[in-house]
Amino acid sequence: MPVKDCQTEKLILDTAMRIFFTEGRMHATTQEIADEAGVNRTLIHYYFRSKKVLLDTLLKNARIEFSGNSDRILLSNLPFREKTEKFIGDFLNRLMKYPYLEPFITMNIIQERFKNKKLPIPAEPPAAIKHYINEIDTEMKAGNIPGKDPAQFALNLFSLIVYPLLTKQIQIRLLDLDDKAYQKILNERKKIIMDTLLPVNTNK
Amino acid sequence: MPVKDCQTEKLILDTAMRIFFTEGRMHATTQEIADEAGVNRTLIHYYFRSKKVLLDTLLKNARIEFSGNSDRILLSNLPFREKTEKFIGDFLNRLMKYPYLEPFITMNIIQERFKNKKLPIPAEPPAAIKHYINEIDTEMKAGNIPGKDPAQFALNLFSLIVYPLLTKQIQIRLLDLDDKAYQKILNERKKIIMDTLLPVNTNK
DNA sequence: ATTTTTGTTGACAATTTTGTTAAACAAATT
DNA sequence: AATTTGTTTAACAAAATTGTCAACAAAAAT
Repeated sequence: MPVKDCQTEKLILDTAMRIFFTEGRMHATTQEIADEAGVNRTLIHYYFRSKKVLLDTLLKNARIEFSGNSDRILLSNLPFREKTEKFIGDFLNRLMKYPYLEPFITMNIIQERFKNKKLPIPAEPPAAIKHYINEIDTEMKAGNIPGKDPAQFALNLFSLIVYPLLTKQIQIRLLDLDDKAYQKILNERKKIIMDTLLPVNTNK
Repeated sequence: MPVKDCQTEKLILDTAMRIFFTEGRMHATTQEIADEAGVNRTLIHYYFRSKKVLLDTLLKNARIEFSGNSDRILLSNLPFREKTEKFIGDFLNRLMKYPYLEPFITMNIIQERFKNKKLPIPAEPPAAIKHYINEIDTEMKAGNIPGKDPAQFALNLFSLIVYPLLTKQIQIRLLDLDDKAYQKILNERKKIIMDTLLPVNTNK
């Protein structure tokens, strides 16, 4: 008999994370999760009461694992440029592992809203982001960054980081690349993003 | 015979488009589609044989409706800057209507690949994109655009256009905005994107 | 060693979603 | 009016997915 390791719960969680966040299989069933975790499907109900609870747990875990590091970076004392560069790198790393986390969150919000006719998010205000946006504002007013709306800068930043990983399937076809070539492009993203949003002095 | 009505068929299609591409309800059932179209669910099977056929039809329609206009823009003789600006505007317009088209496509590819273990895309090579990328290359070599890899520029462009619409739900919470404020931001995107990717001469 | 607790399993029930059939219906042609 | 053709509907069947239960095994506690 397989030695019971108390690892089962974690095994299920990890497998589900991989399926939903890494592979993006939104429609995966509990059976698929159980099979790929190598456990009986009933165990999913034993450890989590229902599929919904499992998904909620996934989300909670992901948020913690996610925001931990980047929050620390955003709240640090680094100068703006270095901070941004670190943030990009950290974000990209996470995205390499969980490219479909954000679509999953979006889907969930949409679905809950449709069923319950109410917002599912207690909407904890993300302090780290707020702090970083204030810094953007300062930089803008100091003339170090072009533009006037910090939110637009943040949107630009998120867009440039996330989108290429999110739409890998489409881009490979659109840009006529193969897997390897696309990976190479992704590896160059950090530099590209920095050059695009925070170019080194053009007005020498 | 009564002239083939097309009304019901189109009604179903339009409703499904709205549900999947506009509202992003990936898990919508045929019952939901039928209800919101105000028709009997059986009619979905009458006009389309199965749910899968319906979804395939949706995709085909969307691709035609989508690529038609933007292809014309990308293949036109406009100078690069104007062409890009038009493309952004056109793209943004479509996205306002169908923000979740691309995630839907991605989902489909992922799902098909998982089930069939083979690529579902015949992969028509998108000539218009290829043409535009050549132009980017020319501009880069002429020194009109910074950077060396046209694919990266294209990725930047797509990212800045699509992402903010794709993740509206998340951004509203992240940037601490309401629906109206976010709409305002979206309306300013075209100018922001142009300023970011093709800034007017800073070195006057 | 026996009881208790915890984890695991298979069989089954309930629910949800999709697909099918036959019959009813409407409009236009015969 | 009757026939044909295309459309619509309700009732039903099938499949897929989720959830429950009782029995059983392993580990821990007594």
